[in-house]
Amino acid sequence: MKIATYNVNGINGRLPVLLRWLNESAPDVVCLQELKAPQEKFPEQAIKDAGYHAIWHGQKSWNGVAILSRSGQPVETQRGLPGDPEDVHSRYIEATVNDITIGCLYLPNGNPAPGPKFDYKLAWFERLTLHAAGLLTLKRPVILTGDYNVMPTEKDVYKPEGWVNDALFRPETRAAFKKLVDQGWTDAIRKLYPNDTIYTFWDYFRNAYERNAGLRIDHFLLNAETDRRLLAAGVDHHVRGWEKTSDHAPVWIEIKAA
DNA sequence: ATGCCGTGGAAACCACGA
Repeated sequence: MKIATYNVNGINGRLPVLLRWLNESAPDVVCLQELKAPQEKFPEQAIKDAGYHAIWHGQKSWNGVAILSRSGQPVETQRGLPGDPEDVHSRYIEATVNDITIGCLYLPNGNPAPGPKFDYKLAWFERLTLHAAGLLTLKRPVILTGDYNVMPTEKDVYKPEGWVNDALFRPETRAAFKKLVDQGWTDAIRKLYPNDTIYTFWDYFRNAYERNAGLRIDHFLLNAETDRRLLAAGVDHHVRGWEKTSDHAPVWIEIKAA
């Protein structure tokens, strides 16, 4: 079973690229972030025609997350991250698909830091960590994936010294990610490729992709049951080189059947 | 080192992203 995450940066503007990649890669389940579309503007028919059921949480202009599945309808278990009724951002959706619980998240960017946006990021991280602790009590495979907006270590940044004051790499941010992982999650890419340079995002300018000036910020966190079944993981790096592409590349894992 | 690019929505620029 292949499960992928992809920050599309606008699902309607990105639809041809998304459909091309779905056709080429044929993932069973896909978590999407940054739909940048209100609920009623999600391209439901095109996704259905591509062979996928979908649930999504849209928002006008910003954010927005979705879970696609071609192996059974996703059964929604959570919409929006618990813990703050004032938070109206569409950044979290969760579903069970074929007895696997999958949380799809778009963690706040947090820049400029310090400031209210950075405070929001860290608060959101705390709420995610609290919710994740609950997920770890489930006796089934659980996956938390999406755009974490965190480079966990210096290996995950093309030029670490240039990013130390950035909200994606500040010590508080890395500490928050570590605290989450230390609950008992496995970073799938780092488990399989502990020392490789692997990026999932390249800026649109300064020829970042051509220079491989990238960041690893899209992650798969697995509970023990999923970790036990992990077969492979990777980044569809070449998709970042397509015309009219997102600034993120799709990331995926393969797990064996129960 | 830097939104230099890209997207969406409103308005012919602005907010936001990482």
